[in-house]
Amino acid sequence: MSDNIKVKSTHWADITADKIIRERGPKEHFTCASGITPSGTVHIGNFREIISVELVVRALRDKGEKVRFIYSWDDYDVFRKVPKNMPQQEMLETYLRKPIVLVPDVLGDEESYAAANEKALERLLPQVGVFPEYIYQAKRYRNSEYAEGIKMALVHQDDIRRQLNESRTSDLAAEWMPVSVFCTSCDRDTTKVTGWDGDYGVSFECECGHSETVDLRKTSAVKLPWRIDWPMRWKEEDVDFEPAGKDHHSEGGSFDTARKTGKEVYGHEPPVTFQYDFIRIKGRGGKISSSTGEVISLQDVLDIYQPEVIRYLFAGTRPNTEFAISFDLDVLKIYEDYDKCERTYFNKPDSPKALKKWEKQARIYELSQVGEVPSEMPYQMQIRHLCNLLQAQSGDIDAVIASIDDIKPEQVERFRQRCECAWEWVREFAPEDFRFALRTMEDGPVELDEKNLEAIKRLAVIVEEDLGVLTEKDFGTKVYDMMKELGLESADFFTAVYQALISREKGPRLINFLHILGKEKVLTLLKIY
RNA sequence: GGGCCGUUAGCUCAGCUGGUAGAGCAGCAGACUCUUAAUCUGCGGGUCAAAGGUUCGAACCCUUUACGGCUCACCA
Repeated sequence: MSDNIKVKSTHWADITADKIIRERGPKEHFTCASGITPSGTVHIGNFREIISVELVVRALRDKGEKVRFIYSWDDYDVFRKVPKNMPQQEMLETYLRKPIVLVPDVLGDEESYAAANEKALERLLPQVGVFPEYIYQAKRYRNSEYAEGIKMALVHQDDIRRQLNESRTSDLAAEWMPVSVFCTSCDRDTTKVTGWDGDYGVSFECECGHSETVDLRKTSAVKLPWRIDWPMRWKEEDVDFEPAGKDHHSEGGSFDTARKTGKEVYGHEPPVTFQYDFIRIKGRGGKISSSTGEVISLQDVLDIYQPEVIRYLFAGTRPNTEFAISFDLDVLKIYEDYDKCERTYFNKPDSPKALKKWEKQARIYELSQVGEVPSEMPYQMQIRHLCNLLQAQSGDIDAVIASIDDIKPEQVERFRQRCECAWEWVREFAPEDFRFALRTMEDGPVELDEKNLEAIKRLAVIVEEDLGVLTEKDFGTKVYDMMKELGLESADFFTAVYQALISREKGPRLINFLHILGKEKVLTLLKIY
């Protein structure tokens, strides 16, 4: 955080942090929570919650507060549907109604299906600067760590039934109990609770024929349904802040009933919260839902966006606003926006009016950084130019970096990351017009009419003598003069050159393009004429 | 049916704790012997959905209305 303490930040993360301190403080430390059910590949929509909490955590810490950032893996939830993007569908189906922690991993050799989805995300989060403390709910439940919380729900079952009924169309049955049971024989939740002894004993019978009375302090079978589980854990961890998607935030939605249950049953004031909106995907097939079809994961986004730029997208957009993560040409614009924000940060204005704008941008920039804010501005190169450079070098990133003479050693790592993203984007998502590949010697010469053939030959001479010697502008003039001398139309001539170099009718702006390629590469291809 | 969000330039949006309406793109004009969604310079462009209220002052706060979207009332 910069030293402008006198100015109050208007960034949403700072405003939320202020609210948390105001409503929950002062405290020795604040607890900020996030979490999901790893019932399939964790997608970029789920990531919005994690990163939103992280940004608030950072804002709190910047204000000097101590923060515990917990991430709950709800891996004791039921395996309800087989996601379409998973292999071995039939085998997975045999595990329906069991807790996902018992479903085998079909993608690798992790301990379970749940663990596979969990690890896939946990491995990536450090790259984007997110370091929560993970809590595995299956472990908690199976160790009977929530015995008291579950008992509390049973003791207050009439209150809970009333709370839930307030927002239900049809009332819960009189014999309904606020617990669900995984059968100790078949592991499925196809059970019915048949009794409670007023203490720790819960009886159930299962569709498989098994029936039993278990002790909450010893069993791994009993868990709380979501709407009760949530407030129980607020109490357990003393949660001060937890956002949720809009599906939870309607009246009668789970936050609404959890708020009542938390207050009346568990004696915990509901945490500060906000609603975050969904994110869309643009320029790429696939839905965002984890239960249907193709899924866009954090890894997919990291493939084309640098970590800072991903954080920038989320930090720069208010959480309750829907926005799209683009894979199409917008990618270029996003990078340009980020670079502009970066230049702004390192170029603080003097006038008070400009300063106000600067502060907003600067705060977004700070929050976008994975670690510390760089002390010096990172090396910038227009993303379009970089895409051309990469293609000219056929994706050889080392060659691209070597060709830049004004980059400092400490700037290389970040720039290399950008190269990797840009190259991935060019190959996978750039429009056809944008892409090119140099011809090789093996391709041989292309057919040209007499005039163009002559022009190519003379271009080779000019390149030999002057490329890299004259300025780009003077070099260009010389090329154009030659073209005019031969009485060639520019469109015609350009086409011939592009044909000779990249087998296409069009390409990057020619003069600049020749400079990017360099004398050696150009001559190799022109000298065969 | 309830709740939440939105409605600002031709388009996409920013403007957020009330203080003279902004950006990008598109458009128009000019420049670059030039070609990617070319680039650079300049210009025009808005009753801030509507009506009322609070205020010295409202795009912003309050009330009502219209239109659009999402969501809950199964499960998580």
